[in-house]
Amino acid sequence: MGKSNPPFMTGVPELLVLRLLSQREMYGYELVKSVRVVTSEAISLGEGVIYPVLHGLEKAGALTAKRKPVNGRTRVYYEVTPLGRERLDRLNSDWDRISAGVDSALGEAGRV
Amino acid sequence: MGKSNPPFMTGVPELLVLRLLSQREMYGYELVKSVRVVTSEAISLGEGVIYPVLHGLEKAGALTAKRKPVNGRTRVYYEVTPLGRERLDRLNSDWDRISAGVDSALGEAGRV
DNA sequence: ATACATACCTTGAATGATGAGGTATAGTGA
DNA sequence: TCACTATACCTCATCATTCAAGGTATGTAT
Repeated sequence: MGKSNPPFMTGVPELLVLRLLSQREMYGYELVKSVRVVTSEAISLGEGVIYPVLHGLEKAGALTAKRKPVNGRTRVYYEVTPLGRERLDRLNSDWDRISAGVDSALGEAGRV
Repeated sequence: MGKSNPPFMTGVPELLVLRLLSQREMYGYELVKSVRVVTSEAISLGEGVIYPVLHGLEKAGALTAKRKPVNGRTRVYYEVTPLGRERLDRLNSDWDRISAGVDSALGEAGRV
């Protein structure tokens, strides 16, 4: 029941969601699967993470939602707004800064 | 006052502290400065972050404290225990997994 | 009928980084 | 003497965030 903030995950769901949606519009359930794929199974986000992030970003004006009926079921597709792109840019440089800093501290040399 | 967990920082203080102390024993105030140096100014941790982390790790048995008087002032030096090394190993692989996952998702190619 | 995948959702709990504040001593310069 | 800075320790409240677990409902396949 209710875990806590696991190491290194803060901000990651938001970054991944914005990144994926910046490439093409997707719906929540699709994002859950996609995250696993694009991270090579390294990161797995449950629906309890994805949906709140989606709603938060929509409320913040970073995403717009569009309901589409597909095969009798309803899907909610999300699209990134210009404001969302700015947010993604900011998160991207945050990530670059932090991960470079940590890697530097860990003394890691080159990567492929 | 009192912000929240900024993006990508969760777990980072603990990782950096354990990493630095695994190389040589240090005291809190020294760690504050060192973190800035080893991360190339990319990451800066205040005393309000460092000291609680130190106390938490000591309570968890990952560190041992040793008071040393230096020039009339008292310094508290911390040393990593075997349990602390295990913890560092775990954090290290967590970091590797997450950062590899994110970088993979961001489609980043090679780094120097 | 039964089971599974799809697809949406909310909730409680626990955590942990942060800035601001507090104490005290040593050294520096005017 | 006075003021200021650096050293060195510490605590506290805030607040956003991740997560597991639960819930609803439809489509598809066996």
